[in-house]
Amino acid sequence: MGLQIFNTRTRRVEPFKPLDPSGRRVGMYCCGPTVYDYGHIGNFRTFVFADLVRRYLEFRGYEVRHVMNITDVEDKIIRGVRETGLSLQEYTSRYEKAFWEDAAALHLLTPHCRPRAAEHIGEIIKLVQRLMERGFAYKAPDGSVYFSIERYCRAGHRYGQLLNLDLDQLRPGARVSSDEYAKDAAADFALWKARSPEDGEVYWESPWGEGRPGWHIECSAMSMKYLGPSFDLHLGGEDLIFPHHEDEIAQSEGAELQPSGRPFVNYWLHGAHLLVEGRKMSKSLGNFFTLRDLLAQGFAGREIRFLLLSAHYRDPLNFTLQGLRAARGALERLDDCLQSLREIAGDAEAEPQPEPLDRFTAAMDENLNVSAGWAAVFDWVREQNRAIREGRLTPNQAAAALAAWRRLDSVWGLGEPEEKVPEEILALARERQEARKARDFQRADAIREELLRRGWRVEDTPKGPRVKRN
RNA sequence: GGCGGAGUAGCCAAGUGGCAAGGCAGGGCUCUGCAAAAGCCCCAUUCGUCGGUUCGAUUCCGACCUCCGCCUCCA
Repeated sequence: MGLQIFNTRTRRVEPFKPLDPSGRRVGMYCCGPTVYDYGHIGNFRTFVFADLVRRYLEFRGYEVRHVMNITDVEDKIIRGVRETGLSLQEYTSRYEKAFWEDAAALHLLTPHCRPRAAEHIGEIIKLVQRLMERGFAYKAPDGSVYFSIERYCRAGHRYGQLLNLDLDQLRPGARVSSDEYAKDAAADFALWKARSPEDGEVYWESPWGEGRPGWHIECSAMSMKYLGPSFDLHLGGEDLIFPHHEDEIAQSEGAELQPSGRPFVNYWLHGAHLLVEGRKMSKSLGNFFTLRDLLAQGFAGREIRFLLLSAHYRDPLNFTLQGLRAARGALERLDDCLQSLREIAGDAEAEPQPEPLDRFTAAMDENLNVSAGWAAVFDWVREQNRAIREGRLTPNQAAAALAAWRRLDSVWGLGEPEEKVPEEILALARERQEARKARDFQRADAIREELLRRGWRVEDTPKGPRVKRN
């Protein structure tokens, strides 16, 4: 039994099978950030989810090619450019850099390919041209190019693959900009937007005049460029199902580059949103957290990652600071166990224990059931602790346990605690240990108090004292 | 209004037609110079509410309540 995964396209949990005839290589595209601001914790839930998918596929022996786009042309970006007076590149590179810093703090594996929309205008124009040739796109009086859903459907394509759609029911949005009136039908969407005065210097030449790409087209152009016209996995937040991903399918399948019978994307995976303190995260409610806010409050990236991996990806996750503190506690338990195992194992090397891996794999194969996966981990931790306490763990056994953990952590991506203990703290700890040996407990306790004042806690173990951040 | 997701202990969160995993927090004990950590034990007669099907439902069906998402550029 291999990995089973929920596919939004079929609305079912189904076995994962790569398109690659050898069954090894997997193409995976994840909608990346729009770089107009610092990423918030909700954004990162989705990226941690995508990272988990990639890591688990690799754990399962697949060779994954992971592509994540950077959206660096878009309404909010253009507004930012206008307001700051920076160039497009200056403006977006600042936030893109911040994004990759945040991604590293959360231990996200770097995608193999990170294309920027603004650097793929040529590919985008070519794709729009092809859609024009196929008769699925039209130039409107305002100079923009739109995708005609009606013509696409008349040609035998299906619009509405990811959700039940009643196009007549589509309620017009509150904002109706002038170009909306230029479309043939309300549901048609822009492939190319004619340059407007607000765009300032953000525009490119095209066969239809100056302008910029529509929102969805970059993902079609770049995913097909780097993964081919038909690939395995496409992921994103659930809010992207419509219209973004639906339109992406229309553009990509409208280009008709896929081998016959093959869809643009085989498996669509969508992550549920995050709630904060039980409510939708919003700036006006004051429950809006960027990742940087949390790091600045002293939470470690791995603690945040742990919390984001504590709920199933298709369920809403309620993010709270209390939850983050609970994550810290759970991680500490795990870290302590691993530290003890390391002390016992010494230099010993061994093959991984099979047991925790089997249980973990069985859990994760079932649509990435992380909760059952964690249960496997913590039951295993209890077993190891018991063996350690009873002194019945040989260095080889400890090494085998650690090897198993390394396999598990190739998926969890927690790594080791990042904090280095400063030399003066270690010196105090040594001093206290000397006092203890001399049975000068008053002095030992005084030093412990001093360490606590400095924010460090000391624990005496059979292998000597351990110092931990309080 | 349409479509979709969710409601399980103080908090987070699995799961199953037959008497409810795991984590955090809390309580007791053991160990420890004292602590901490760890170990052992305890901590939901109950799974949003009300009906129905069934020998038996948290799990299936129906209604209702609440929350969340999408319905044109929000992960």
